[in-house]
Amino acid sequence: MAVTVNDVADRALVSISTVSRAFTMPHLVRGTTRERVLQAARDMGYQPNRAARGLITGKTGNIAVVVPDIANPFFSAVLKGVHARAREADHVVFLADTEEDPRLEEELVRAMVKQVDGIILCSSRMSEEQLDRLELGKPTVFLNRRVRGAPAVVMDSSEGTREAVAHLAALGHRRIAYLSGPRESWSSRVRLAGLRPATDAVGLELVELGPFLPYFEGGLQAADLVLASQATAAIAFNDLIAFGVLNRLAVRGFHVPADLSLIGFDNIAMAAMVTPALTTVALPMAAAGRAAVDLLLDRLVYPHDEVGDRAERLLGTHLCVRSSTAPPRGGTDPSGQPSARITPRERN
Amino acid sequence: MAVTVNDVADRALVSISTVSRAFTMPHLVRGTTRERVLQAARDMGYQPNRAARGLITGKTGNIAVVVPDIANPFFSAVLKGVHARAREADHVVFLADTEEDPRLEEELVRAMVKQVDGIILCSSRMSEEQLDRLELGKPTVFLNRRVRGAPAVVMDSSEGTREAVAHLAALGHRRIAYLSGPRESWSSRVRLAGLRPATDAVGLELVELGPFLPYFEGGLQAADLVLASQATAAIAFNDLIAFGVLNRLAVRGFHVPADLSLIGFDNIAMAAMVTPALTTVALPMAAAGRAAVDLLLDRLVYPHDEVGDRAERLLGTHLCVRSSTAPPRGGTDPSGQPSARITPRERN
DNA sequence: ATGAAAGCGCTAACAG
DNA sequence: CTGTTAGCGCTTTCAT
Repeated sequence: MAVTVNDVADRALVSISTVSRAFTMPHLVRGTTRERVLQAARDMGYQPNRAARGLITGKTGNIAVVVPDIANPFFSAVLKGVHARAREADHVVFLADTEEDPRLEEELVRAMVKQVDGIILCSSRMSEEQLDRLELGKPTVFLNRRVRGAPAVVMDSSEGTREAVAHLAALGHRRIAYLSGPRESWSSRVRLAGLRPATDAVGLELVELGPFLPYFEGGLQAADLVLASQATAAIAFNDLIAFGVLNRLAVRGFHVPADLSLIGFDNIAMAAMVTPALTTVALPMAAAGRAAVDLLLDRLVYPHDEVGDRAERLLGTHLCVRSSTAPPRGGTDPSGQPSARITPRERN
Repeated sequence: MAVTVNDVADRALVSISTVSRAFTMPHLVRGTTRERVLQAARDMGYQPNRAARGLITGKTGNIAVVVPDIANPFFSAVLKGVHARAREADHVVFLADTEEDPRLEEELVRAMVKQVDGIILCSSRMSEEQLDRLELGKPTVFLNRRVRGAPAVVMDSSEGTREAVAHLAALGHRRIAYLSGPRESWSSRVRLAGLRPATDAVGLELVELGPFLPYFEGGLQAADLVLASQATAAIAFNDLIAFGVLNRLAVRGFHVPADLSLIGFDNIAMAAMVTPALTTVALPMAAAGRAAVDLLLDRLVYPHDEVGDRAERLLGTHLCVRSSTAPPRGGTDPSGQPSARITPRERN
């Protein structure tokens, strides 16, 4: 079968512990011996069996990531970050797709937990009771969710939101719409909550429309309401909704940004793939993935709860301006002082 | 630490081998005993350690999937299929993102190979020499690539292509364009190769444009060339290019499908998310993922090469018509007999 | 039907 | 510095 420590030991004419040491504590082995061992290992294509190693050390070098849906670009972007950071730390990753099903999520976690050093739960759909019941006994980091005192990575969209509002205000908009996502959506509520203070601060009028389905179809529906609302700019819950608005507006003969300035939250990281023209608040998905691994690695180094179980990484967001925004019809304000010097003037 | 067979054995007042048997060969254990063991296991939340089990059985219950880029929706769709099928077979999946780098690919495979029963290499970037050198010693399935006699899953776009051509012919088009992808792209060449016979068969004129970058930008570039080519319909290498065409056409004041019928290959599975209106040849990514796992499982059951190392799964494709196609300006043919009864008539 | 013991590949004391 | 030994959690002969 595969080549083991024994094989290498035989070939290098040393004991198996020397082989082991040559790999895990090279400084404890004489240079010439080490070289001989490593050479033998190379010759035979030996790779240590991490599973066996983990059996005794308790560290497997594996971590598990659990997502509700891999096909969702939001999560695959997170995954990308997780994988990249894990690799830097010489860890391999187990992947689980729960298909949005809490029961499946629990089952999959159970199947992996013994083989990993830690677990990253992304947007976990499990109830608190379920989580208690799991009693993982392994370091766990949540992403996009806060659970009691567990370490978590969450995205703070307030900064990006503020920037979006400032941007629209600077362009001279006076009345903007928020196209909200599902009522149950935590992030949609958070975004709206962040929006209010931002608009108040710059004296912008905010109308809330929706809730809409967070998909293309939701945007189709939203488009007509926006037009009727008299808002000259809109911030959509996500970029899918924004795409729908874009599309429906075109069908009705309206143009972005001439008739409406449009901003979306880049939930799915593909705005740039499909049209480089949509202004978005970029969500740091890959960074979040990396941060989650960092948090996990901390727990691995300081096993128990020395780290203080309140660790939380709050990731900022930023506006990424492209050509879907412009001054409203009828008034611009090049000076950046929106409230004062606007001189509405009818076009046509 | 975690609860082991020993713990369960103690609680159930049996030996550890009985506990083991109760799980792996239940029929060899008396009903009452088995019940007692399983109950104890449940009470203590015992889950067998698959790594330890694998150490002795040689079967880990894990499989590895290697992709060039998780963030690419094509691969995340494949992954979805792989994961789903693996789960049905009670296997867990290791994920590796090679970032399109053959050296990293090799390194990652090396890190995982000892912990898995088999490996699925998606669009592997490794050279044949590299693959030889690896000498995995574990069942390996290729996806989207043919390597010597190794089992592989490949997508056959010819059927979808033929359907696309037939569709356009039925609408009355006489001259269509193929917007090709990168010259090195195997799939672009294959698609073109499939296109020729299809157009010849129905007497359609085919102009090849490109190569274009397989992204939105490529489509921007392609759009103007299509218009100049006098083609009334275009088939794009992928949907990203199609999006670019769509966009550029709109900017220039042309409309789809009035001025140009457009079909893309659904490489990235998100056409429907962004605009339900793009007609595509749907690629069966999830099905390919499942098929790859099937192939792998075959090798696991019939360990050596009993299966005959020529196993290959060819997955068909189909046209998925939406509203981006229509008869060309100047002539329609409602009867579906394209060649004969077209009566060109100028519009305006 | 069940238990005792060996051993999978590896590392971690403990000697030398 | 290096070898010997024990044992991680589990399955699997081989007894009983």
